[in-house]
Amino acid sequence: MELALSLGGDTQKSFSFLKKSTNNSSSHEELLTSSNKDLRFCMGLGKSNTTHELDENNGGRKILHLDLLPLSAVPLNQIMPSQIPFPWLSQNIAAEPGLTNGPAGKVLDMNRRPIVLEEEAEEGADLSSPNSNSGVSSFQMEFSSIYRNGNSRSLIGKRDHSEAGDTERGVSDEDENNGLARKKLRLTKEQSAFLEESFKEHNTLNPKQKFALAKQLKLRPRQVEVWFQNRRARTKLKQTELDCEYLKRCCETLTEENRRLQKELQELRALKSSQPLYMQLPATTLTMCPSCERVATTTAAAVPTAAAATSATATNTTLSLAKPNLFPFPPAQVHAPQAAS
DNA sequence: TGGGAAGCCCGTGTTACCTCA
DNA sequence: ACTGAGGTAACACGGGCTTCC
Repeated sequence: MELALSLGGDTQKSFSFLKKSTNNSSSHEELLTSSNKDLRFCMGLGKSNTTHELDENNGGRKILHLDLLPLSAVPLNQIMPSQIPFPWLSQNIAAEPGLTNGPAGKVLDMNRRPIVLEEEAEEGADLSSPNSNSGVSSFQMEFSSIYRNGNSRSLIGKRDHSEAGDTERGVSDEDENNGLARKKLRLTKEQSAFLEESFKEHNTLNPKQKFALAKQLKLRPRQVEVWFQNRRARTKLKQTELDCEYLKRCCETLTEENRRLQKELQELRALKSSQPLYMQLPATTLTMCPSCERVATTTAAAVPTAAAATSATATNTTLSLAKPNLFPFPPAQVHAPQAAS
């Protein structure tokens, strides 16, 4: 099992050996850094003398320890390059944990999960009531429920699916929340900004990153997960739109080029039929760059007959239209083709 | 060692809620 | 006050991958 340190102080040095996670499914033993360069929040798994014990004896699994380096302990201007203040980071904990003020002035409790609390109540766990301002974050609640079970991996998953409201896998929040319809919770600007920052650094999350972000933003891990899923979908949609626009422009360019070449071909044929054989020009390769509209002319070997000249021209037309490298590159990268040697 | 089961995550499509003009 | 459009959080479902037995 991978061991690591969770250190305060010089986190840059302490975690410099860490690498961004690339494998989500096997990342339980990886360490989280929200950024490779500026470690804003660090969570480690390893043998330390703090924290939560996930598992001791299930299937030979080793003990997992989580070390959380609270963001509130780090100066805000070191947390966000943009130095956006995040009130909940340091204030909410002391003031009103779990409560975030939405842009519309609503006070939204993004963090309360009746399912967890009900579970805790059922099992007599010593946790806060849903309405108290005890400072018990959902993160803690999540793990508190996880730690009770031996298999951390499966439990995390079950928790997620339960939160997803998947009727095949679990019971939704709403089902457990007095049957109320799902309430759409608007993320605050600060939360969205922070998620955006995280998304810029890595557009997928491993479980630790998800939990860490959730704790930072005082959201449920499921909310973070959903946000990233939706964000990826939005990115892809936007990229698709851009690609569509580009292909549209390519199509228009090619259509125009085709039109011009057809016209050119007609003119050459007319020229050929109207001129005596000895005046006919040698076959000429004309190629036009669709971006700069420049025509490159290359004179091929002299063609003795009109038929050969027509053939050569037609062939060239075909070649020009077929430009295989036109689509893969943006128009700015399309260069005038090399003249045939 | 191969195969099935279970769990997890992701992509995609959809729904429902919210905001705003 | 009402309404339709747009944005988006949340959900549903299926598939791929990994791990375990």
